Amino acid sequence: MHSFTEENYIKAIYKLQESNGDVVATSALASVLGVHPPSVTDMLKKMSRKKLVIYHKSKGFKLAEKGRQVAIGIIRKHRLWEVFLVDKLGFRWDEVHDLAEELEHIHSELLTNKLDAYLGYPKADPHGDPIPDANGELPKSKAVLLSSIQAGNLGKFTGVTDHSTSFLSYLDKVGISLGDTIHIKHVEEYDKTYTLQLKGKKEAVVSHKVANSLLIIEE
Amino acid sequence: MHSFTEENYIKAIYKLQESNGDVVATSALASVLGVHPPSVTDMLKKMSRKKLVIYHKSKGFKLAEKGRQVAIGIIRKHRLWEVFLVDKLGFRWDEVHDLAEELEHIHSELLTNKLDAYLGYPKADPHGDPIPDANGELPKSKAVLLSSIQAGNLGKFTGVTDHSTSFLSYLDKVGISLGDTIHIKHVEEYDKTYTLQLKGKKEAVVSHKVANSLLIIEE
DNA sequence: CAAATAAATTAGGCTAATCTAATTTACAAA
DNA sequence: TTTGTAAATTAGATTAGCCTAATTTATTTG
Repeated sequence: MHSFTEENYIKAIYKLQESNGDVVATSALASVLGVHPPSVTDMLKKMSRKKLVIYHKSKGFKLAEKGRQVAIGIIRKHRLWEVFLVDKLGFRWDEVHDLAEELEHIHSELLTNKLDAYLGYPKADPHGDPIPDANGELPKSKAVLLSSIQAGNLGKFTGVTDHSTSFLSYLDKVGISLGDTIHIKHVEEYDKTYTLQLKGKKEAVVSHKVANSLLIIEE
Repeated sequence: MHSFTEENYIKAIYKLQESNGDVVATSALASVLGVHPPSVTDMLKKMSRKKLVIYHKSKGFKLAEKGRQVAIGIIRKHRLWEVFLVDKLGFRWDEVHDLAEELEHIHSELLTNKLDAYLGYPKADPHGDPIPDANGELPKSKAVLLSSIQAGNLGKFTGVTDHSTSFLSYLDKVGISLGDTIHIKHVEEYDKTYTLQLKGKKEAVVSHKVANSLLIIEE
């Protein structure tokens, strides 16, 4: 089994590859993990020996297939536990991230699969992120950033790219909820402020920063 | 927060105090933790500095009040997770111990209390062991060992002192389940074999070793 | 293309938790 | 009360994961 620390490295590399391209830099990984670069170099050498990453000295690295599978497994557990915490225990969607970071390291495939079944094989976590199935298949979403859509169009709000408590509770406050149909009434030329019409609800005016963190499936 | 390792030491000391009297020996603790005695001595010095144990060099040790509270908290989490695994996820009572050993180290009082509520504030885990409440109160049971009861008497089977998979699945096989009313029909003089009548069910003949691992509340 | 700068690595050390081997302490028995 | 033995502790080393300071490698720019 992999250590807690190793698993966190794997997950962080996976996420950096997803967002910042295929090859990851030592300093980038050090920064997201909150450690100093020499620690990353040390750890990468060990993980490279275990065939978890492909590492070229001084030239960046990426996950090997084995590492990718571990990453998917951790993400699956993380998101299933988030669903459990919100749907069953009544946590809010902005409270569950740190808890799921602990729970994702519980090592039991049987537990994971029973939890999945108990939750009704959910397809997405409370933030709309897709949950890999037991075979590691991760459904590809057609969602795009709200900031990429023209005024006049509409779509369904299906996910966020910012998972911070502050952002999520801001959305609660202005009344934007997962699943809402959003109609883009106007985009202000000057500062890219979005005026949105929420299906059956009031209007909301949000900044470009916000529009850039909302994922929408166009209708 | 305490480390995983520290928590395991605390829990083990608590259990040894419960079963083997108030003061624990280095070698006894080493043995249950699967480490060598010098490791225990080292760790005890650290835990003593943190006021978790009361330690007298070469003369044994016991939990300090602070350590006792930590132990109760871990036991509470362990037993609540066992209830969750059996009642909600459908695990058998002989499968849950090792998983609960991992889950008991999740550090969140809020999670623990929400889980407790979700499970309906259970008083005992799937093996009949009492669950401390949120204030650390642990209900004192009136259960006694079946082996201490005279032939002719009867009682309700409420717990086990052996939590091994082999023992628990043996009980399943012979059809002895938690909550059963057991009537002691006969105790064989020669080898202390017990002949039991299970309420509404068939008879069972069990060895003294088994009778010594069953907890009963006399009726 | 050489120099300056930024990023990565090496070198050497620290702490937590473990180990083996050697020594000391506690206690029981003669 | 001395002695023998079992238990406990000290001494010294190891591994995982981290650190700072020094050095090397890669990249950008004049």
